[in-house]
Amino acid sequence: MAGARGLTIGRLAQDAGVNLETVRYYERIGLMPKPDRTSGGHRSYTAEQGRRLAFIRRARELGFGLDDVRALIALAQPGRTSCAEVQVIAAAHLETVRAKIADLARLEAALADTVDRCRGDTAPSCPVIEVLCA
Amino acid sequence: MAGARGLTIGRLAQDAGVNLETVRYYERIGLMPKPDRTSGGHRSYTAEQGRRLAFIRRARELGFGLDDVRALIALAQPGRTSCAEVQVIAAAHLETVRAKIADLARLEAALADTVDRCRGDTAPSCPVIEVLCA
DNA sequence: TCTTGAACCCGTAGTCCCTACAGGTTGCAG
DNA sequence: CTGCAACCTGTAGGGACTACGGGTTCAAGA
Repeated sequence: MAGARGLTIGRLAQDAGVNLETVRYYERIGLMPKPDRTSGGHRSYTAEQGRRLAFIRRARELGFGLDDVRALIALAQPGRTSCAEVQVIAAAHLETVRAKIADLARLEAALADTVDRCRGDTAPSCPVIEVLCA
Repeated sequence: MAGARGLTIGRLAQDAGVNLETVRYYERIGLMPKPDRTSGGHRSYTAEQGRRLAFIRRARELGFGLDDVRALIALAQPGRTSCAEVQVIAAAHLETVRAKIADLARLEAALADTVDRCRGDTAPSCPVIEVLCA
């Protein structure tokens, strides 16, 4: 039992659905811990470290920035979780997402409106260009 | 009449609502032409160049990438405008914007759902963390 | 005419989050 | 023991700026 060899970086990355180079990047910036090494210098990960990478990936999928992820990891430590603190981060992020959606929706409306007026022919005048020159 | 002095970079930037350093950046990457210089080396712009910067800024506001902007500028030259070619660029961009909105909307739903379940108190368990650990 | 100080100059580095190389070494199956 | 996939390190690139530092020029007021 004691000799259970760890996971390779490739395995870890694949399991979490993360690019292998990204894992090394996370290590460089201190988001992932420095793993043990084999005698030859290859990284060897524990299952716990695999869960951490998966956590990061899910947080990234929800659009959290790496600084937020760092904070969330700290708050996810057993015994340290405070729903109130987590909520502050998540709610702020939600606001950011909503603001982005609103921005893009305005953009979409303006663009769609202009493109609709395009006849799409070889005419030398074009509503899109006119909007830009206005 | 002949001596009408040009616009300073600061004036140009302010008129277009663009950061001054951004104008120099646009020059470096060839999006803005190299302007005349005063005897002391300061940039001196024409009104035409001011219109170009404003064009760029409006295109950026509509979310076009710099490569798209470059293409649109080429198509905006008098006599070269082809509504069909412009439409290809604008329609592709519109698709990108719509895809981003759809992505963010999914995100927003997932986040809002989770945050709603937060009691926001000092409880040691938190729905957000649980989702991330799942 | 001189002096101030705002505006300009240039080049480089930092932001965010990876991704992709290049050129070498290790691990393991056959 | 050979071959080759997987790993190693370090560095550069991407998009679109933004910010800095240390120097120079311009224009207006005294």
